[in-house]
Amino acid sequence: MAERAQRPDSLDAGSQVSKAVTSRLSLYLRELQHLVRDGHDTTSSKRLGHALGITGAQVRKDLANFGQFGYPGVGYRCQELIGQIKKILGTNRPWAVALVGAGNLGRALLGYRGFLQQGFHVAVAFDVDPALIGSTIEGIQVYGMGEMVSVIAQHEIKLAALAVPAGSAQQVADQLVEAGIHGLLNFAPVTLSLPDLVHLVEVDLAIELEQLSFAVVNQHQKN
Amino acid sequence: MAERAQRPDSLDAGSQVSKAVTSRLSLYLRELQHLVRDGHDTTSSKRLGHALGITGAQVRKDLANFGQFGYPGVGYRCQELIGQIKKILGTNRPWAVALVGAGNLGRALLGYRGFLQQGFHVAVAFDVDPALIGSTIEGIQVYGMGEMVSVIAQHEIKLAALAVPAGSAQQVADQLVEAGIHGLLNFAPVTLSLPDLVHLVEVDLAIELEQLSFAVVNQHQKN
DNA sequence: GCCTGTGAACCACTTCACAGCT
DNA sequence: AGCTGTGAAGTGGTTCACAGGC
Repeated sequence: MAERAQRPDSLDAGSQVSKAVTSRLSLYLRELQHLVRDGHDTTSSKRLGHALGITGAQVRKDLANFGQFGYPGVGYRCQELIGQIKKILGTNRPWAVALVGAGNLGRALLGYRGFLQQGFHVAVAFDVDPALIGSTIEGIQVYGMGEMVSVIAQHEIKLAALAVPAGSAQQVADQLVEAGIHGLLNFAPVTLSLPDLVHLVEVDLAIELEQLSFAVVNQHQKN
Repeated sequence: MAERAQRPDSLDAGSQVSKAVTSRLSLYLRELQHLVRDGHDTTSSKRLGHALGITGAQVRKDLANFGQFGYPGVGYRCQELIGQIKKILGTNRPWAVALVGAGNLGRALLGYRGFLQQGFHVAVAFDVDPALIGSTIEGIQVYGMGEMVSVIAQHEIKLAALAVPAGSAQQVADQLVEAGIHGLLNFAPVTLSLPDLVHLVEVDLAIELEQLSFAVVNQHQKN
């Protein structure tokens, strides 16, 4: 609120922004939320960048992809910029997420508060285990795989998190595509192949540890 | 075994290799392991790249950073290349990992098989909850935070996974540094500041979902 | 013929530096 | 004076294309 009237509603359409930019956008959002919690009203590109180890110019260039959010001589108003970034990322509205695989990792995701805070909530879960189907975990109903199409349609779910064993990941991913999912967060250590219209983000925890191991073995300086 | 005698032992030292290269190295490793499981003895840069959606030239350039592993006219011997990449990443020897925070996410990591498979195993866990301290979860002993220095020294642990709430992450990270940890895998949604000698990899699950949300809202083509 | 390894060309991202606004 | 927004310059990463080995 209290946005300047002459300020355009931004969002210069999807003029092909790189992945590097959007993941920094998420970092800016996180940092801005911390700043607000610490009582700051405004901040500068330099300050924001410094907290994340990047230059002020980088911050300004990134934001310039989507509009003009700053005030020369002042910086950025934290609350306003938070709102703008959320609008860009699409998290100004809540997202229902389907969790597939209620094993170890799946259950952790069900109970993870970090999602809720950023506008995501797990609405339903799916598993193959008959012992789980029909039960609720952390208040979330667990369905069998066969109910995927109807449940996802009924709840109008667009995003799914895939936490099943590597061996069945591709097959389950295909089912999810069939069920009309638009985006998939894959935790299984396999490279999935999906139709072009379905978006994919991969998280492989073993790979992250390997990156750490490499850095330690090669004693890289952090800068 | 059966490495060619005239082939140098590779590892052109840490001549400043980019992070993009090393994370693809992990992907090559994963794909090669799948190829072996499917009965392949050799593969080509083109095939390997195709499975991951990148060009053959990229694969060859990446590997060229570390030595000459291919055979003109033949390609790469899967088992041999697996061994070389593991040596580069440092996962040819097992790593003991300390888990800090035995909450939801922490417990999932304790039970996650994907780690073991790639040469990592959680050796010990730490938590603040008195109800957990002294117990074992998935066969892993849970210690109190105060025992960190001695336990980590005793087990000669170099890597830690941080799965504590955002509010205490920096403080716990400082303790881990104090305890002599070399690398930290951070799951808490905060940007940690660590001494230059300690390596850091950050995984923020909310951020990954935001990337997905952005892609879906802006209907980006995958290519 | 097939495939690697690699300089050269190309492209993308980051940093610089400054005009212009507050 | 302070800070944004942005063209220009610089840097780094990817792709091309081909010489050389199997």
